[in-house]
Amino acid sequence: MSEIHQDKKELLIEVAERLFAEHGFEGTSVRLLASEANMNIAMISYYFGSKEKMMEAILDRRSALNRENFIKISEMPNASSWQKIEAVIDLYVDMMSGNRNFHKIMFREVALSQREELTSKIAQFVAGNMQNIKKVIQGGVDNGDFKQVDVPMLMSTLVGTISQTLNYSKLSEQILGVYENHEKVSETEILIRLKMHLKEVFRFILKAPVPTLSPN
Amino acid sequence: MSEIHQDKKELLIEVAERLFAEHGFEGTSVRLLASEANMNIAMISYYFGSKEKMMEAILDRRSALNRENFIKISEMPNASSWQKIEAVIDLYVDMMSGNRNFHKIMFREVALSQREELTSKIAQFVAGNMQNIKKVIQGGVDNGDFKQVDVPMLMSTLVGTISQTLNYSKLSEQILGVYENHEKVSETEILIRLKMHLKEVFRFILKAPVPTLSPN
DNA sequence: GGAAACTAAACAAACGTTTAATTAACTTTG
DNA sequence: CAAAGTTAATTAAACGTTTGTTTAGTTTCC
Repeated sequence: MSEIHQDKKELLIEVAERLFAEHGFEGTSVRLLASEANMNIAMISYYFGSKEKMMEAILDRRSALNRENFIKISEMPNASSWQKIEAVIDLYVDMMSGNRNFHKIMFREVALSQREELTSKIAQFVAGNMQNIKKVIQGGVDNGDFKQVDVPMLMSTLVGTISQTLNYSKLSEQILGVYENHEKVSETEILIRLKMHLKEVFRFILKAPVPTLSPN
Repeated sequence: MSEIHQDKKELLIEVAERLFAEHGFEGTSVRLLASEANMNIAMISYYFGSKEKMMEAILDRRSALNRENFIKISEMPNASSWQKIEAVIDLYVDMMSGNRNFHKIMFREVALSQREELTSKIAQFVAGNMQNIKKVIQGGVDNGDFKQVDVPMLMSTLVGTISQTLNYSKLSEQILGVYENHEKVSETEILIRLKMHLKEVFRFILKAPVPTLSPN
């Protein structure tokens, strides 16, 4: 494969990621895709074999990038358990908001679970990330910094809260507008609030003593 | 409109809700839809005008049912603030797991934001629910039971955690299997853990004092 | 007998993929 | 070192399906 080949293939993947996120997999025609990338429709089959194989290429690309990011955190030997958790939260928020298109696609793909090959790849991807986060939490539990917790549920809260906030950010002006008496809420402000909120949740769950429940 | 008319219309909506959740809006053809409901394809246009208007009918139906459920909670005058919060958490988990198909559809529709009419309706729906929950939380804040909190973020955690848990439940055997050393985790057990986890998060956020952060 | 419910068939448009032909790029050879 | 040969890249056009919707007609019901 030549350089040009790789460049065009890469361009197709990038355009496809954007379009699949915007219109969904079934909602994106190969004709629109090719036209947005200034290419012939036949190139998609030529490079990837099919539209579906192309989707898998998108996932493979992001999985590789994701792996690199996690290695950085695992290489923080001098950081405290809590500092690592904060790094994980920041990383997740930044990754999911930075690659919003990809995460939109992935979430929809999981919810559909139609394309077997793809769903299985995503499951592996998610499981890998959970293992990485578990290591960080378990490290804190082992040296007594953290309480014993339901890690998968905490993971759901991490990913779910971010994904919810991002996916509803387009509606947020409408929703938060109605909700918070029409204050305008900027994108960056939302991300800051999101990180603060998540760190608070994690701090309570991992470190705080159980609050007493007076009957009020 | 006769009784029969209503029955068939209702049946179409039910079948559509299932199929749209399984295969997505674009992924569900009117032919499959009609065949699953044992009807002629023309009936969809006849009853609803178009495939898209049919989607709106699904939302309208669920919105009405949802409203009824919330009224029940607002009619708990003798319950404490915390009991109301627990009722809200139980209601949300039960509603979203019970009407999983509908919530799948809604989530995907928001993420796409393609069909203007529909997206706007969903925004109103979500904003309405947020207002209801805010009332419950605000009530607790006003009488000193709860701390002042970032309600929209807490909402994101509530809905996001549930949605994440439910959407990944199909993958959960694979993911949790890898994760928790191949223990089998049943659906009902997951829902119980989910409710417990959410109540813990809410209890900490709404009631607990801020934990001190020793540098470990 | 007139209105509503329902049907089979046809509609044009759009879909993903393949084909067969052409252009570009690189290798081998005289 | 250029010409011939070979492979890869790219194209326009056509492939057969499938799509959502409409039409024009038939059945059912009051």
